[in-house]
Amino acid sequence: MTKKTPTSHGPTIHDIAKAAGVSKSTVSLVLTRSPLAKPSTAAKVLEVAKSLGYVYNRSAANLRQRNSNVVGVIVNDLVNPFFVELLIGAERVLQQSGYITLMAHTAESLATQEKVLASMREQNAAGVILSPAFDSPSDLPERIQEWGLPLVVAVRSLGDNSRYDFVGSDNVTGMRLATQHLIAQGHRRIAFIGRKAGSVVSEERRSGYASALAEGGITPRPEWLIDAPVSLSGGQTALDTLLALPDRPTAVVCYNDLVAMGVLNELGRKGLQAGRDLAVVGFDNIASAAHSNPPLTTMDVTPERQGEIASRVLLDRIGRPDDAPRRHLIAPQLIVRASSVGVGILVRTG
Amino acid sequence: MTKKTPTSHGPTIHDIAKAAGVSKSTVSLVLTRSPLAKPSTAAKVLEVAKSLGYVYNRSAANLRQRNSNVVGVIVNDLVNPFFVELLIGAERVLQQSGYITLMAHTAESLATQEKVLASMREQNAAGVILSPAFDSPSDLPERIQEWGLPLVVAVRSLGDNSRYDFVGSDNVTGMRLATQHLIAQGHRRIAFIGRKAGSVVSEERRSGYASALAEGGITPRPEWLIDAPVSLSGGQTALDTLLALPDRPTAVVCYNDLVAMGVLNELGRKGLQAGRDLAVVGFDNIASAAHSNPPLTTMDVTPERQGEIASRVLLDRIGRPDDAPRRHLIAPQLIVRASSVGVGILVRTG
DNA sequence: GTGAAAGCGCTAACAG
DNA sequence: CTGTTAGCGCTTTCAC
Repeated sequence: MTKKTPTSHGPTIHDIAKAAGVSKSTVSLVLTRSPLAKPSTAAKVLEVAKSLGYVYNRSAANLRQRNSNVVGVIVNDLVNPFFVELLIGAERVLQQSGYITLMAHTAESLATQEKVLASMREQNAAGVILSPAFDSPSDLPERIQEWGLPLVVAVRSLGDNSRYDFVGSDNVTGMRLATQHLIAQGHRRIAFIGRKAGSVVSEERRSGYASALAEGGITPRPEWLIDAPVSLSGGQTALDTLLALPDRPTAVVCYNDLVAMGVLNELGRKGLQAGRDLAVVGFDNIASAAHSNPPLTTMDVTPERQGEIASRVLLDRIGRPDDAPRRHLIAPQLIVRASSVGVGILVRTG
Repeated sequence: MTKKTPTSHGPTIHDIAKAAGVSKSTVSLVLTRSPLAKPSTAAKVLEVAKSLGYVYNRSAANLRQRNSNVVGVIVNDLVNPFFVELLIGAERVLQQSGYITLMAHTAESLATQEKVLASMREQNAAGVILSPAFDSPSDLPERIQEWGLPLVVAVRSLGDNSRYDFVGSDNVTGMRLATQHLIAQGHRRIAFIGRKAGSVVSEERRSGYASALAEGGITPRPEWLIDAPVSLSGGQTALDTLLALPDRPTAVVCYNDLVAMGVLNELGRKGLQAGRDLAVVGFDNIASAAHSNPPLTTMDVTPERQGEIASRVLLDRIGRPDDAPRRHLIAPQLIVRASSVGVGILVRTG
């Protein structure tokens, strides 16, 4: 294995200074691209640095400057492509801005969430984007802010949401539009599959569903609310419940695309067809929603863009810590695909 | 916004030492859980630290110790769940071992790959797990090793693969088994959908396919090799090509599950049924393969476990830099689901 | 523009 | 077991 002898520690600015015949400070100025350095010396220093195989030591710089160029991105569920897309968007912007991403996955565990937050604090992260785990305490954002750690909360809001930066979807409106779409197609018996309790997002989406029914003059029946884990298999089993209902619903809105795709798959397995036998609508517009069978009607909330926005908001917050908190709600757009309209009436395959 | 005055920098071990009536070094020993500290003093120091709201400064420690507790995980394609699962596995193990994950996504761009590698080097990462972007130079592993940066290459091997640690799948054997499964089902016209050129992994999988055909006494026809991007939509369009073939194949092995699921979806859209009209086999066994419609027969290569193994190998490498390089090839397991067997003959829904 | 000197917060010898 | 001392590699006044 070719490898430098581990005892030889690379050159430092001190070595460069000697070799280039200038002082340490000058080298530092050049390296940080300060305008205080004369172009000619800068060129020389850079050349010497390169020839010596110099590697900038960011830990030392960070220690001295009392800051760092890493930002934490903490997500609660990487199994859901929504969060992966958000992560991709966030990471891209951060990378372009010269930051590097400390990624952590809590898998909805509060304990790991605490651990990774503490870790990012010790690491002296420049800031954190947090998509909180289920049942996160409502004072979590304030606690993090008290640490002096710039914070953007994403996806799920927590407690008094006027006191921290937030980026998420307008879930109420989104689910109202989704439900209205089904009503407009003539459906009167519309079920909702999602988590019954717990998450704010669930509450919001269910309330959007409820208000659309009300506006459409439809009296909701309690059995239309089908409780299920928000996953592929959750959607699959929920469909059985739905199909067994007396006065079977003709349409269903799902908490998210994952659930909806579970429903789609299970329909297929039963020889039924989404669109014809049951209208199905999802939420999120994850990439694979356009490629399901049939393609899934859903509410587009541009997950990747949410990640980008979260990063931008965080960078602003880092730059101006005392600005008023901002709230960035994505307005969901209805994307009609075949899963919610009669076969052959396919409106858009996006 | 509640927030500490930004000018007040938290307490240091010096403050703790004063408050606890001991020396800085003692505090340091306690904080690093050294056995050299007397339990009674340790308890006291810890208590003082807590009451002062002390936060350990890892950058300072890292600088002094010339090491760090971050390890880089660089993946080339987060859109493919395979890599997400690998990332999840890697991150979990690293987190448990007290490391924190610097995540980077290259999206197959060599330029960003270079940038993030340089960044991790400046960051003084303890090590790196790299799933290389397409067309990475074959001397990349050596270059990284020359930096003195512990490295594990994952998924795609590069150049002389006996000179660095590698974790990946036995693609040749895997694809041979997949193809043999189809032959055993009585198929004689079996297509392969995948990338024609470029990646090592493609080559390996195609060669496994070819040798299974040979062993089965089947003369391969060139038109059975269908070139396609390895994505859902790649699979979708490839199916059209396949169906248009004279003497249409009765079965197809796909480069990976993503491609296979594209095929499945497109079949459904055409009113055809996987298993009955065309036997379909994937590769990877991503989580959603069990939930597709119909469930997908595939070769399980335990992506999450590959991530875990990669982390373990890296931790070993960090601990013993001069051990001989290790090569960890996962033996793919055939998982038979409905997509490859006549309807009703479903063997296992796993 | 450039140099000298003083730390950032921590750890690692080495004495005691 | 605990204290003293000397840096890790960099940035940043402040003189010149």
